[in-house]
Amino acid sequence: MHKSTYPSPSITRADSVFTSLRQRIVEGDILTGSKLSEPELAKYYEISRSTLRDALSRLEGCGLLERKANIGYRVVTLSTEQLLEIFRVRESLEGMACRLAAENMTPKQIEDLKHLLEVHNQYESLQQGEAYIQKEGDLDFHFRIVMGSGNKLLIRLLCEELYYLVRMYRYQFGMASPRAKRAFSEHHHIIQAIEDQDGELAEILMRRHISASRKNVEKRMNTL
Amino acid sequence: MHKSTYPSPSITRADSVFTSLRQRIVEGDILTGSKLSEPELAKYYEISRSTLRDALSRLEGCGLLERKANIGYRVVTLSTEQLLEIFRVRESLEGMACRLAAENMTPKQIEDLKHLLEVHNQYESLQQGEAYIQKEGDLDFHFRIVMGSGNKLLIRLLCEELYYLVRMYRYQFGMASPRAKRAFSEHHHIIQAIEDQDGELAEILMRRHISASRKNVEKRMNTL
DNA sequence: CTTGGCATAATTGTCGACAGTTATGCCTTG
DNA sequence: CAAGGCATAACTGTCGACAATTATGCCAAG
Repeated sequence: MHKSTYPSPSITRADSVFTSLRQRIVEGDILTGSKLSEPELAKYYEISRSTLRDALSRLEGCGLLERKANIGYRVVTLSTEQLLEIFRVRESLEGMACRLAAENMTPKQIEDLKHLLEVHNQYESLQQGEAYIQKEGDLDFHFRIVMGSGNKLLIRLLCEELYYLVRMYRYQFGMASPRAKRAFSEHHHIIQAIEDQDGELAEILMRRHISASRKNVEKRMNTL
Repeated sequence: MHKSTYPSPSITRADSVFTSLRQRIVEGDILTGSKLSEPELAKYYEISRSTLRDALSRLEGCGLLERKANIGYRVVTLSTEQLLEIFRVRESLEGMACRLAAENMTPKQIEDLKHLLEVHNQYESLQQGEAYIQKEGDLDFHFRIVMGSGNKLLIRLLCEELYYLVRMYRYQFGMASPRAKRAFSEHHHIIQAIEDQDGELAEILMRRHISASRKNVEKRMNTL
């Protein structure tokens, strides 16, 4: 191991396992609601239970695991009710993030965001399929706006916690969106408001954008 | 505080230490920004480092501690910028919570809330001093509205994470509020909107209520 | 006197083992 | 055959020790 002159990544075993487990949970490789066996996982990763527990406790902090004393860790169970709860929280938090982004984003950040949307637009017009790109792209769009808010607390809550839950739902619930084209249009309007530094409008548009997704889910839920 | 006599508390050593440390950090007994020595703390509580680290990792999940690999845990540093960030997040989250509370709170919950406000009002009119009661009372008011929203994610984010940070700031920054009387009036208006099941108005009033506090802090900050 | 490096000390990361609690499954009993 | 209890097994909580990394302080060189 050589020393990096810069800050030093200082990666630890628990870090790697944390990242690996997070991905496996998000992508459904580890089943929703299933109980995690510490001895089994520790053996799988060839680490001790102490190190594993370090990783698990961090995953609990992200809201991906639940823990009961003397029982153990479980992957959170995905329910439609909880999905709707997430939409409510996203509506309020991302609305605020969008308002702050309109006030704080640099011209370069805005330009990058517009470019991102064009790339997505090309994918969209070229082939309607591959909703995967659209879905990840959508979250990428939201991700950048949150980063543009400059509010570290917002960034932590959304980018380091909620978005992993959102991705988990998208992976496991499918969520083929019939709103793709409309969502694109909404994204463009949002960027315009940000470019105009109209924080109030930017917040309203973002809230409508997320609220529309929620209502879409509610509708499909009622027809089943 | 009621105890659920049901399943079995199943309290663990790490739980107790977690709760104790949380209180000590919030109340400033453990200084802001200070580094926590694991051997020292483990000795203080007469537990092993493993158990202590379990508690510490949970405190990190609450946003009260920060951790760097191979360096250790620190108590988060309180800055005016971070306080303003918290206000922004509270404004959006509690606004949404208030909207949902207006739609979901039961008549009994609303009656209890009104009674709580009357009790606070009596304290206020009897003796202007003891802002402590006012401050804790204020948070109690907000706490109940969040609980009344019925959104478990909102409850977790606000009641189990952000509110401890808020209490930490209030303990250590003092924050004698010249807004006491006005805040009371605003609380009454909010309850009225909730009672009328006017979610839209309830959200607007709560956002204004928190926004006013933020601006008050910004003003005092600029005059220093 | 200041600065840089090196040896030492202290702290965090990781490990394996034991203790206490919970789950499993057989056996008894009605 | 069903239900309950008891012994066993498995798992989580806790502990102390070792390894790897970081901080400390002395010493030498300029």
